[in-house]
Order: sequence, then structure tokens, then C-alpha cells
Amino acid sequence: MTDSDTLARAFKALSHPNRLAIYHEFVSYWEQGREASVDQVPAGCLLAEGIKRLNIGAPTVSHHIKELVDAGLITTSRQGRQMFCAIDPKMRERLRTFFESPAKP
Amino acid sequence: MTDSDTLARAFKALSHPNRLAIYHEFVSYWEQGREASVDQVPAGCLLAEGIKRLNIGAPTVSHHIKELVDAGLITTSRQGRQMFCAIDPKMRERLRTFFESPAKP
DNA sequence: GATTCTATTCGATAACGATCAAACTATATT
DNA sequence: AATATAGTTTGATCGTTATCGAATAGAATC
Repeated sequence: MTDSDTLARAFKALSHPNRLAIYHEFVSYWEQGREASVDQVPAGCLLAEGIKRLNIGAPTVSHHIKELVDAGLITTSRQGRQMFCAIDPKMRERLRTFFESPAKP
Repeated sequence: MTDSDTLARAFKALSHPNRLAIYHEFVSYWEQGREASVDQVPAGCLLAEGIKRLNIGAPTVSHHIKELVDAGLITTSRQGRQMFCAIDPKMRERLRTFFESPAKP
């Protein structure tokens, strides 16, 4: 897959309002945790407090998270029956530089 | 439209490889032109040399450009029968800051 | 081991989007 | 006026996707 396709795929993952909201929720946790050395966010916050406002079901959230993972935007791990999601800083930085001028595609 | 929807819409416009390529072509021209005080790019480059490699027809290019405009990523103007496209620097900057950490959504 | 909790997979549906060919509009050239 | 050029609109097709309910899987708790 070309670098251009990688970018397009990441943008596609962020192109849906609900998925963008989920990603942004993870970003918030991630930034809070930087000083506390916590870089992983329980996905439970999605189904419980966080994403409940989105009014979408669990299968849909699962689908969206898979898309974010496949696009390289986040990573996941597991502990027990909970899933943990973390922002992938490399992809985030790659996307930031794309919008820099002069661009480095 | 909320700011979040604005972002999602911009990402959607960039989520298709061909549209991303078109946008990026405009970015290249825009950056070259900065020193030369030229901030507008002839769309003719699309149909002629530039976008010909994409192997898509004129109606599709027109559709894609409209999407980029509607998403606020570029602006267009006209001189005679030619269309001119220019990057919208504000939206570009807005997207760049979205990927900054800490994020300012 | 039965139940509960968290997440995933499956199958279906309904909406959306990329693309094209054909027809059309507007501008420029002759 | 006739023709050519640049882009748009329309209508259709075909693939993709967001979403759900139901069923499933795995892990913790009782």
C-alpha cells in the first residue's frame, strides 16, 4: 500500500462523525495520561459514559474501533474482558505533517 | 454545523485516494507559488497533465472538486472558460492543529 | 458450572458514493 | 453564426458502509 493510500485510509476512518468523536475521546485520555505515564484508555468509557451520547449500539462501536485500528490510528490490547485503546503517535504525527506547509507527502 | 462536523467533512473529502491526489496537487502548486505571489492553480492541469494519470473522466473530476470546495478545503474562481483552484490556508491550518498534541479540537 | 459482563461476528437493510455516458451551459475563437 | 473548449448537470449503475438485532465467544464472578 502506498503512502498516499495510507493517508486516504486514515482520513476515511476519521470521516464519519461518530468515529471522529471516538478517536477524539481517545486523544483526550491519551493527553491527560501523558504526565501520568498512562497511555492506554479503557474502551469501557465508550459504552458507558463516553460514547453513550452517540446513541449507537455496541456492534457499531466495535466496528468503528476496528476501522480505527485497521487505519493505523489506534492500537488495542486486552486485560481480562476489557479492551484498551491507545492513540498511535506515529500516525498522528504523520497526519500533522501532511497539513504542514510546505507539505511533505 | 458543529466544528466536529466540519472536521469530519474535511476528512471525508480527503478520504478518497483520487480526491486526496487532487488536493495534494493543488497544495504543490500553492507552495511553489508562494514566493511568486501566485496562490491560484489552473484546474486545467487536472484534466490535462496532472490528473490524467488518475484515469477518471471530467465529470468525476468536477464532482471531486465540488466536494473539496464544499468541505472548505479549496476555493475556486474563474477567468474565461478556465477554472482556478486555490488551497484554503485556514482550513489547512485547522486540520494541522487537530493533529497537534495536546489537541485543540 | 451457571451467570454476568464485554466485546465480536453474522445477516440484513437502507443510505451513500464513485464513476460513467450523454446532454447541457458558458465562454472563446474563427 | 459556427465551432471548439472547459466545465457542469443528469440519470444510472454498482460497490461500499453505517447501523441494527440476534447469536456467539471469552473472561470474571458467584
